[in-house]
Amino acid sequence: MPELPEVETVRRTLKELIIGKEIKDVSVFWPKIIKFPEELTQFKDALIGQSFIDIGRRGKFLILYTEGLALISHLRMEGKYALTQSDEPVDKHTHVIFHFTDDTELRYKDVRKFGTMHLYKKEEVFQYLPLSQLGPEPMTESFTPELLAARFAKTARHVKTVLLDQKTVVGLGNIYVDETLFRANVHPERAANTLSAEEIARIHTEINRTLEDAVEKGGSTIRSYINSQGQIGMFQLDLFVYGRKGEPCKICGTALERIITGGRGTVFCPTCQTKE
DNA sequence: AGCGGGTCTCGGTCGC
DNA sequence: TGCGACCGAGACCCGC
Repeated sequence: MPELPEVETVRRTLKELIIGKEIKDVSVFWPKIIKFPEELTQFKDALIGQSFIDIGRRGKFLILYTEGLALISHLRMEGKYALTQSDEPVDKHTHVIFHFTDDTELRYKDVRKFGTMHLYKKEEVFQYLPLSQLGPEPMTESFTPELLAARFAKTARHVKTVLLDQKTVVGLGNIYVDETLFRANVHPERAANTLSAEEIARIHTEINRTLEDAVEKGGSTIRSYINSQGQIGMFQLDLFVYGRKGEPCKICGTALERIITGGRGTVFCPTCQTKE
């Protein structure tokens, strides 16, 4: 389940593999993955002859740049990229292939078929969905405690739900939001507009720290995540709560509890994260 | 055999 | 009553 740390790791590992490669042809076996342009031939024709020159990231979105174009790719839960020789057999979960002129190819695999791609002109990439409505990027100066406080003040929704909303801050998914709230000692079902300035400051700090730690460890491999060079992440070993229902809290020993918050499975420590 | 995962779309509701 | 803002539910998939 790639969240910011996993996507950042894919960005770094994929960049090593494809920068400078020229696209000879594009195959699409599951057209629904391509959300824009609507015509598949436009998607292919625009890319053929282009070379990848850089890979960026905005929240959980990868942005593969050519000279004039920006290909936005969201991996959702199971999306993966791999560079292979063109004569290797194609498995049934490969849905898009970028064929390069050197007889290698970039394959997009996705068991769930949930991933998405949008192709825009480079200068327009942030003007349209899915990148136009996103909140600040964590671990940068644009993400301040004041911004977080202003967002929290406007709603009584559960703090976990607000943090999962990519308009609040980008990059958190179900794993890192639970980890952040545990580290900040805040119960996931606290109403956002009841949080103290101190609690908000802790949440702000722990969002950055948790994501930084996870990027440094190459992300978390929970089910199937691997980076673009086939390596697993290591941060799953450092998780405090995610996937640990019933196990003892690493801080106080209390059995961790699992609840459903905003329709999402949520694990927390009833001792370290009190509701009031 | 029904759940889980992230984001967009849709339609309903709230507040001015 | 009208309108925008907000919010929750549903849709998309398929391996376990």
